[in-house]
Amino acid sequence: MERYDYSSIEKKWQNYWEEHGTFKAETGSKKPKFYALVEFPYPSGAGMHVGHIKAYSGLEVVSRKRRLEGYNVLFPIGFDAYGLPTENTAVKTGVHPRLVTDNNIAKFTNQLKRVGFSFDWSRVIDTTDEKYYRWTQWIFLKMFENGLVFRDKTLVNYCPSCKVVLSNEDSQGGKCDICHSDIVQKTKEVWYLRITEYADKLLQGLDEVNYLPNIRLQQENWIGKSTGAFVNFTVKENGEQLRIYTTRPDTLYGVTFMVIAPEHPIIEKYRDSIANIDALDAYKAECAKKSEFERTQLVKDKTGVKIDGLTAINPVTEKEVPIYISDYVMMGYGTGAIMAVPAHDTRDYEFAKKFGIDIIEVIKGGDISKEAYTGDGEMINSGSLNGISNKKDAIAKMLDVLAEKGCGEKGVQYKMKDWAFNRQRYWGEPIPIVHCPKCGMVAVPYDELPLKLPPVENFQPGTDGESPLAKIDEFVNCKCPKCGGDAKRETDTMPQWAGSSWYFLRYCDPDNDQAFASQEALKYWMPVDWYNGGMEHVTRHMIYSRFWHRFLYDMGEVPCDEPYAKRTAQGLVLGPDGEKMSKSKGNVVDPNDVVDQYGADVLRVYVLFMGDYEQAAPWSETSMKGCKRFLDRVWALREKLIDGDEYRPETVSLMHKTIKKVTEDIEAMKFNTAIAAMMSLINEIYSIGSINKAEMKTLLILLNPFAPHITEEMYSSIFGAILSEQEWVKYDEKLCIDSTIEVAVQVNGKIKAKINIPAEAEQDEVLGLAKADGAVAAALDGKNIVKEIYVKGRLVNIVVK
RNA sequence: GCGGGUGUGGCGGAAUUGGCAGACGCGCCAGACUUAGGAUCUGGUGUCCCCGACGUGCAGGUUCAAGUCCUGUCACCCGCACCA
Repeated sequence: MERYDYSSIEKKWQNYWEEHGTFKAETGSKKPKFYALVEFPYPSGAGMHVGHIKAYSGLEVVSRKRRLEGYNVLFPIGFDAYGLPTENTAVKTGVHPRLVTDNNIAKFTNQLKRVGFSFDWSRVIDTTDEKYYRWTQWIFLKMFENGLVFRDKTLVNYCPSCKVVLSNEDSQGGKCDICHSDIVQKTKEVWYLRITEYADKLLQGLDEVNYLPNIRLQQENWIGKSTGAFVNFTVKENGEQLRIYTTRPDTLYGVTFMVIAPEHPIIEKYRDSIANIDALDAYKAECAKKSEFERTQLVKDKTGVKIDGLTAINPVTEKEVPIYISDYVMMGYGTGAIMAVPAHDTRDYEFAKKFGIDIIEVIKGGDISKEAYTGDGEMINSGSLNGISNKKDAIAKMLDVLAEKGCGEKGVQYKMKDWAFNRQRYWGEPIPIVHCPKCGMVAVPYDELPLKLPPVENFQPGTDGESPLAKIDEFVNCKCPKCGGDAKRETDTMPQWAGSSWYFLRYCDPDNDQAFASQEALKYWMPVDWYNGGMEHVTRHMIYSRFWHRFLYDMGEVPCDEPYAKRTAQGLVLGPDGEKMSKSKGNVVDPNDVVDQYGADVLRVYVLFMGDYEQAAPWSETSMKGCKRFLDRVWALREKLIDGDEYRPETVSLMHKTIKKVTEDIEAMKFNTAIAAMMSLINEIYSIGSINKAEMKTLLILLNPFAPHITEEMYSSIFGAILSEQEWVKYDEKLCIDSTIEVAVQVNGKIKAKINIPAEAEQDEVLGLAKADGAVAAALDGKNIVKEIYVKGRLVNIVVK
């Protein structure tokens, strides 16, 4: 019998599917719809690695199964092509980013097609296509119109190597997300999107969707809602109200000092009345010099300076407390000022110890001579709060006190900050705003979109944080759309996250030039039924895109508030050395090499069989050979094929059990055990020595989503029909049960024997059979039976003394 | 520091949620077929002092029964990080 010639057979079926539009989604079809979404790739020069293949294979299998189950499936793919790596390559090689991108997309497309993914290739999108980014700009202008876009001169995260301002999300840990250089803080006027306005909606929306628990938790933590109180402290010398935020208003009686951020404006306002202003300036300068690393990693030692000339008055005790500046208080969270309660806050405690400040205990339960006590307990030294025994009641009481005195109220804070929405680089969507000396910031009219990225010769960034676009006079100089006078265009471009914030909407109607997508298409397809991607996108792309989508919902532009009904995440594919795959480590596996050597079906089966889908697992070529053996054994079954329209008695329960297992495991993303079940089935069929047509048909359909090429080939040659047009197989729960089953017999919890019993046997009968077994009888000999347990279909345990 | 996760053979990993630990695959061992095998097939493979006992990071506990539940503890991984 001929060997399985995967390279020609795979090509044959890929051509067939493409010619016949087998995977085309049909908007408006009467069939139930299923929208499966995978994160579209950033087409880098390195090409895809096998991690991409694993990421797409999960929903690929689900999508193919859904089609066989009669669904109209939308399983699209595209390219998120704006971004710095491409531009950096262009700068280095002198090749224009447009060409770099086109080459990379071609490379990725080739790789994806060779694996045989059932994407609807008629809906491919490219975020750098002007037909696409026209609508990215359109949504931006809608936000601008609705007050969600603003400019602000603030301290920003700046990457000196990439020469761009980064969002908080892109500069986690003080490192640039793109080049991993140290971030510096810089004052700059930049664009922001008011995502904080949606903080509560983004949080509440999590109740409506089905995300994996850890994904939900990460988003909740990222939004970081905290409830507490704002309290105003009066500055004795000038009557200024110094406003603080605290989550522990119950400890107000324990306040012995205050701390404000070094950049707090009150210092500038009263610089003339501060005696030690030189010392404060010196401290401030020192803090500005510190890198993010020093500020966050070397937190052991508290530093600070007491302000000589400003004293605060505690609004509830009327006592005077000193004010310090210290860099452990940040301007970016709360009000940039805190009330310090050393007895019950670890940081305040350290600070107080170092500076010799009083520590007043207001909650019983700890030993404040040793450390701060942050637990719950009875209130003491706290006026009208004394005797209250828990935090919740104490906070409620204190809020009443504050309200009565009119010096504070309940408040809410979020860790999430507004989204720094700009790049000073070439390869991004131009921000469609004109700066007019008379009218200020004016939106480019909608009918002038897209505002095209002009062709340039030199896309090197400027040295002063200016975009390369600033050097192009024809682009910059323009007329104000409002007054017609001379004006200048904004030269910043959007960050790389812009295009991906709404791409799932475009897939619904990718060629529309009247709207980002028609209402009809959006109503039909949205929301995404199942979205799978990497954990690394849970706090950035996911939050950003939920924000854009919720905004569009509020504008009446999309039919549902949450874009993704369900979200899962796959684990990484590690290199053979167990390390994360990276070019520098030289442990990257190219899917094309695997397809060349083993075929696409082997690659597909292996990435899903290598381990728990959600867990990271190292690549192993020898392990993959097991998957090749499996498919070779499936191919070789053609030699063992016999006639038969029904499962044979010796296979019937195995067939039904396998269908059940594979059907359920695919839905639970337990692809490894689904494949294992099919391997077991094959092993059993080999030991029987033959397979009939009914069994073959079922096997091929079950295996098809995983290994579509080999199964299509076998199906068409055996049954003369196209597998992709068949129906998913069904199982009967009643037939999953064998007529006789094996149960273990334990005596005092130790296995003594295994006996075969009729599946329907009742306890008495089973116990009788168990005791009749020689080994069991021997173990029972001369003992008193204390208890007898039969777990139906599993085991018998006889307890003796 | 806080939050989350993981810990099972030589390796990747299973275990119907309290019921036969190690499914399936890799690797390894033996045999068959071969001029040959890094191909294929068959059988074996947790450990040990192998008629028995011990085994799911470690120490206790609950239970007829614990990888699974409870208490304590260690190690590693991921995320956030002076968030007031």
